[in-house]
Amino acid sequence: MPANSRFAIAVHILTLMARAGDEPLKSDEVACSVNTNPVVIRRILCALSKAGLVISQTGASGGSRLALKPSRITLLEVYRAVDAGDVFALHPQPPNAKCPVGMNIEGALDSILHEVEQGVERVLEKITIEKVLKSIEPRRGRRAAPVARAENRSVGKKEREL
Amino acid sequence: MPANSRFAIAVHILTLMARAGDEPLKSDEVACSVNTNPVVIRRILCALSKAGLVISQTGASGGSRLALKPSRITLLEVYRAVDAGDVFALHPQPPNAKCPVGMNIEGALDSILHEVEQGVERVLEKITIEKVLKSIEPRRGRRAAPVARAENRSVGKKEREL
DNA sequence: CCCATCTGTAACGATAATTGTTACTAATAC
DNA sequence: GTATTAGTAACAATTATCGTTACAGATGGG
Repeated sequence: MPANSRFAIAVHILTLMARAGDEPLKSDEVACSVNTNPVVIRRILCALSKAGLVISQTGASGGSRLALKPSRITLLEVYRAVDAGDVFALHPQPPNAKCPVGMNIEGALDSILHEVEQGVERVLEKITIEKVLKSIEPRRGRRAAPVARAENRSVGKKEREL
Repeated sequence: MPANSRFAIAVHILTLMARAGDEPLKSDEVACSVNTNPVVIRRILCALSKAGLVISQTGASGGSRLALKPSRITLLEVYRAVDAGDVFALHPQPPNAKCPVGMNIEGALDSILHEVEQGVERVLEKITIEKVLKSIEPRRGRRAAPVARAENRSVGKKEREL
């Protein structure tokens, strides 16, 4: 199963826009940084737009920009905007209702899933887009932020200069 | 992508075994409660066995039973034993290394993923199989445990009585 | 007013993981 | 020895994701 990377790409997009400030970015430009097709970007932008995190404009010299200040966008809002999927799935087929365990296990698992998701949300609500941007642009004269641990996976694809 | 339900089924299996005590359960019996094929059960049992959570025995009157007391098995161990998958995926293709954001975003996302997984683990390490079993077998005279919220999804399949 | 530009979105193929299934080997108890 | 059971390989069906092409609709500049 190719796992869902929409959350990762959404954070990438919003970080680019935080860096661009008021200037709207085109989906082509964003796609070049993310290294994917512009339609993939527009699909995610659409979700972010519905969640009120970005503002898009069609037409010539259009594009998208943040609807809020980077310090007011938490990763929890991003996580909810794109459908990132559950941490784990329940039974594909409902268990045997004639078994004392099968009868009740789904409820128990559902409750566990709920608690786990809350654990995820407690972490995500503390991280803002501003924080992500700062972590990848460490101020000169200081150590790099602990978040930035970039790998160097090259895949031999043409990459435009930005 | 069909999301991974191995964790859910593993918890189901271990709860059944906690209830069975010392008596070993056959993969056929477990499969009947989980409502799936015995091979699916054996695959997960194999992972649980490698993690030291269950003990299996081949041959006539064989089967599997818990290797530890239910109170000593946390869902975190179960989560690690079966490969439950990441909470979110990183970029399918590496981002553009020529972009200041693309250059560093993977490290930032990796760091975020790490923090999120820790949030998940903090929740799971507090829940034991014993607790799950108790939550689906509320003692008489008390209220049902808050975890049990069973639905009644019937799918018109034959279900053996256990 | 017209037209190039850009978003929004539908449609489709390739890819990849999961689950269910059959089939077989190896181990074990009676 | 023989029936029983776990372990495991192999394959099909299902399904979500991602990339891609195509096109309609909106918008701003000339």
